[in-house]
Amino acid sequence: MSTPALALPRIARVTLNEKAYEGLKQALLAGRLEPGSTLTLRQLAEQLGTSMMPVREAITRLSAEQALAVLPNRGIVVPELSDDDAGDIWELRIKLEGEACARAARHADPAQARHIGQLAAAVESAARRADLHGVLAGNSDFQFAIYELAASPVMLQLIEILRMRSVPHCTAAIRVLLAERPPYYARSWANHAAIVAAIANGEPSGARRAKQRDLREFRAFVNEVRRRPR
Amino acid sequence: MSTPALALPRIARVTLNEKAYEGLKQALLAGRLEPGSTLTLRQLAEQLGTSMMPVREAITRLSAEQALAVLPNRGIVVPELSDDDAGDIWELRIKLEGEACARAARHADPAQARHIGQLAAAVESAARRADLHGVLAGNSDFQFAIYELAASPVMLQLIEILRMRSVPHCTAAIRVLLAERPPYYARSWANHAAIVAAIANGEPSGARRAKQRDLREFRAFVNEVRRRPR
DNA sequence: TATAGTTAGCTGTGATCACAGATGTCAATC
DNA sequence: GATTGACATCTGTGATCACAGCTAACTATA
Repeated sequence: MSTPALALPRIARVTLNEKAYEGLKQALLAGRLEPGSTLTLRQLAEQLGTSMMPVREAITRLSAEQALAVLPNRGIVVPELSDDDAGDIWELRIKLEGEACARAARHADPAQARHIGQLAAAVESAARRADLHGVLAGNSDFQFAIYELAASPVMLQLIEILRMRSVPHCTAAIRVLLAERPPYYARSWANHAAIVAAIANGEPSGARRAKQRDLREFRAFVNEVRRRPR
Repeated sequence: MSTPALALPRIARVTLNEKAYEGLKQALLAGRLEPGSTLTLRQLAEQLGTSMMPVREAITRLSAEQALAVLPNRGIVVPELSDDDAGDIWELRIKLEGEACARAARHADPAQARHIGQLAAAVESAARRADLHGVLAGNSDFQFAIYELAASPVMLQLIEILRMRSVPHCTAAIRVLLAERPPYYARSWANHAAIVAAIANGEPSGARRAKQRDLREFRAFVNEVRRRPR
């Protein structure tokens, strides 16, 4: 034992395919990709300044998670959800994200709760500016900040998988939300406030209820928009 | 409209990397790989009779799902679970697999219920022969037959992800189970029977309770074995 | 004999190339 | 003028190669 335990920071070995994966995942979670959008490996490789190799591994992963679909010899597409799959995913989101909010309420300290509140306020302010991109990104930040507090990496992973499929399914509805400000527009902020309050007060079941109410109402709104004739 | 809608069966395009992935996934779910086992890309490629290419994409996917871990320049290993991660995964398994059993009880018809019962009997008979491999494979068949009945592809996907990490963590305990036949040995078959009965009688909440009891008791047994000095 | 330094042999990662399959354009045909 | 067929082009897939990093065995040193 000659070395005095320098405790050097572990060198993170980040491969290019991980970077590519992370970039595409964030794009999906933030709603920057809409169902039907098409991509190609060569395109993405050029954008990232790499060869096709890392990109295709990222795409393989995402298509395994069904966040993207590979059309043989025809490119990559952000998939549309069937009604069955959409319903299935909503049910699981309600279950898991509700649970995550409950755990967050159990673990959050006052500083963390305050931070969550600020993120919620940021979403609302982006909405007032009708800034679609800002709302989507802010929402993602707000929600995942809560799920981080749940201190369950495995649950976080599952929620990410569900949301990568769910978020693109919802962006069209959010666009309508910002343009038309229908009844759900106000309810949404009320639900966010209830979640923030329950977390601040350490009320797990209240947080779960508020989150689940928010998701159910949002689902209803998304379905309503989707049923409209184009 | 000249073609009379032949409704030709869709040609399933199965790529080599999918086959490699599927093979490794089944090996993990059936408990044929134990924590600490090491693999290499070139080894696997030779076994499969392909180049490294399809194998590495399969490994990339599995390491993304944390079912395998890639040690840079040192091969691939079936990871050990930390206590935190193991606890995390158990909680989610209890939640999701319980829910899946409830849904199976809601949907199963008598023929399907009978089939589930046969699979449970097969596990028990393999156990009487102390056939580790048979128990592991049979158990996997039994459980996934139930989860198929839940008719929720998304839930099935999440359960697979959790089990790929959880099963290797448990094989050592199952080996002890077959060798020593401790108290849990009998309880286990009673729990299986309760699950089968609840599904046959269409009792969702009974099926959930029985499954969750089984998982909790199994977790306790696994932890007990792990705490033993080697 | 014990230890430090070197080297040879592995590993996964990334780049490049060859190829089969799908698509859409465009000309030849009825 | 509508329909069919061929062809050029673009796609993901798989193979092969080059490379840097880590190990472990080996050798030279004290």
